[in-house]
Amino acid sequence: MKGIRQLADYLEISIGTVSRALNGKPDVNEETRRRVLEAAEKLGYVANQSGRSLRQGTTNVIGLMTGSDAQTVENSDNFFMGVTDGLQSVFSAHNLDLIVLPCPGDEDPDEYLKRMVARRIVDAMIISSTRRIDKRIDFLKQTRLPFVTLGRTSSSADHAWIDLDFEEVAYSAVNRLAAAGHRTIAVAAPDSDVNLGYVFMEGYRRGLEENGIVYDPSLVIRAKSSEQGGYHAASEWLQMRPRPTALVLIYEMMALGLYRRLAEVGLKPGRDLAVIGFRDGPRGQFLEPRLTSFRMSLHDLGVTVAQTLLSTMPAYAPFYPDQARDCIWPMQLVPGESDPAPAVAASLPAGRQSL
Amino acid sequence: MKGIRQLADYLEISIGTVSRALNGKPDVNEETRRRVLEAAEKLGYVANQSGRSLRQGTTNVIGLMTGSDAQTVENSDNFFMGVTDGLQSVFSAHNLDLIVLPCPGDEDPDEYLKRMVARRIVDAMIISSTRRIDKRIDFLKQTRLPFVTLGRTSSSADHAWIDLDFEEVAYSAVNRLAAAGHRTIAVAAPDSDVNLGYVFMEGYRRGLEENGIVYDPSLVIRAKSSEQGGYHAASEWLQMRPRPTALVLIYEMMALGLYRRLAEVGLKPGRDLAVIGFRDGPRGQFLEPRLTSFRMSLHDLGVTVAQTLLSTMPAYAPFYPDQARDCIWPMQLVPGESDPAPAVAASLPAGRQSL
DNA sequence: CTGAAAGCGCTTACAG
DNA sequence: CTGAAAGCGCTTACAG
Repeated sequence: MKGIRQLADYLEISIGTVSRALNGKPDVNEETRRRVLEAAEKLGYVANQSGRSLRQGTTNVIGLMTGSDAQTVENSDNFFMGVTDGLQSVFSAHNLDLIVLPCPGDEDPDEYLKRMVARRIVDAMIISSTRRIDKRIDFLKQTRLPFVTLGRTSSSADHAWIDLDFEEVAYSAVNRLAAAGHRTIAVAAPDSDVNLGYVFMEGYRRGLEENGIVYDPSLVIRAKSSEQGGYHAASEWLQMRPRPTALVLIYEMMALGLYRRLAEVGLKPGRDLAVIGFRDGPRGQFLEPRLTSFRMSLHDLGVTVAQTLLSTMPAYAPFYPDQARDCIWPMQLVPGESDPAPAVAASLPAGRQSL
Repeated sequence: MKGIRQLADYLEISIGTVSRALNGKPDVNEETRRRVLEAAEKLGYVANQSGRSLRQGTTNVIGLMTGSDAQTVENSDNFFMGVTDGLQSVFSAHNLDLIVLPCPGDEDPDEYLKRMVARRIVDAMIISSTRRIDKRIDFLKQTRLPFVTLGRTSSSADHAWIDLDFEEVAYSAVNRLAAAGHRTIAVAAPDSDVNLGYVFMEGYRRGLEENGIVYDPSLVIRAKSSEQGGYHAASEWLQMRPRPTALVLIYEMMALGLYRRLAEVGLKPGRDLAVIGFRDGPRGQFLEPRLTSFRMSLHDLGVTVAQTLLSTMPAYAPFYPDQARDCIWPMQLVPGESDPAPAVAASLPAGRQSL
């Protein structure tokens, strides 16, 4: 089966009618439509997307651009794969296909995005790993390609976005630790300029403030959002005097490295240090002690991202009349075993830092 | 900037010349070419892919289809993200773009593939998570779309493929454990019909055989390739009488659940049970005890997959004249702390199974 | 309800 | 070396 021409010849009708029948246009005889659909199915005909796109000016494809930095590649921890399913459940209802556009590690994300947009292979874009000031935003606005960002920016007032509630997570983590009696609460935050780092720190500071704890910059550990970063953060913590009794992590996988580092010096998370991670997931759940973290549905997040995006596209907006243009995605605390009261930690001797 | 027409008008030359200049065709005045490239850069012109594709019959896009099953989504553990970079480093040299096609969880992979292929959005496909008998292979051969599989099938004789050396990994894991004195060696294998499960089991049995150990089907634990599956496998192991002193895992993330389950009953991997995982990665490295596993470069794997694929495409084959059509990807043992001799494990009392 | 025809944005023989 | 023209596979006003 080559194209619509062959199908039309086979049916002995014109290609126009075939096209109308296939695309569910009105004013097609029901019997004709049935024959066309049947023949298309039988001969395995599916419209060539290039032909459609060229004529219609739309590709019916939505792009999800994922980060290129080693950080994202190594540690996105299937975050995107989980979101993907939610996205597709919405898109497929409109016959839109989702493709993932992975920016190569050695290519500038701004350039990559430009190239993808210019080639017109997608009708709209979802971009993630937003930085505080993200050039991609201005570029997308200028090209008038519909888009939504997974993550805020400093200029979020004028575009559609969804972001996890980093602020609230940090805030309630600190709050919970303070309520349990912790007074020296460290935080492991990103060493890059991703926007979420700033938001997270705001929540951390608000938490401290509300509990009458003075913010101490020396308790902010800058680390990679990875297992290695967690290992590093633990090493930093071991050097601190006095050692904070609690530590809030921006990324749950850091816990793995942290747990290991503590074990190496005979210390145990949940006993010698209270730890709260970020996203609840299989990794944290099976740690011993189980990591206290925050739950969310990746699928539902994907659904909302998709709906938000579609609501900005004229052709689909009518389906989502009440969709908000932005959304802070809530997360629910899931108590684990890693953040008890500071009793034990505080009573530890300080003399083991040489380990 | 709309299209080639505008660019040509701006330069006051014909669109044919613009196209030839842009595409590096010979027989273009160098001065003209320079002017065209300069103007394109200045005005941000990039050819509309639909126009090109329709005319040329190629899209310059390679698709990587990733699995849809919950297993793959939750646990691919960034395997694909790592491979992606290697793929792109090869493709970009030919101006090919890689897109990831994530099959939705609720769609049949065979149907999804058919749809993507029929729409002609890619020139070639990389498919993964191959099953023993995989309908996608026959389909792709029939459509004559170039493809390579990441994973073997039972019909691998007649298509290009690359696969990790599951056989050798299982074999050398068993060999190493036997050399350390283990005689009852259990294995955690997939409960699905992915092809790698069969290959892995072959290596396991060969390892036993060469060490004069009789294969005992009751030591084969069927489990999901996930943290949860590892937790489950550990529970199964706890029930066994006598308990095997060693366990080989098909997937390294299972170790997390396994470690947790053992900890819950006061047992410790590397002391009460020797464990060897699969792929060496940040997850396993930071476990305590560090997981003995096998190292490989995801990037290099991606490079080889890309080269193998291109060597099957007439337009690119000349660049890769000596490329093999298939390849078993080697992995190197990285000793960890999780698989000591059986001394301690064997001497344990058998009476704790009620835990 | 259907057919004939235009045209989306390109690339590429073909003439000159 | 360049231009004019055909045509890739579709969809969609327009006629009838």
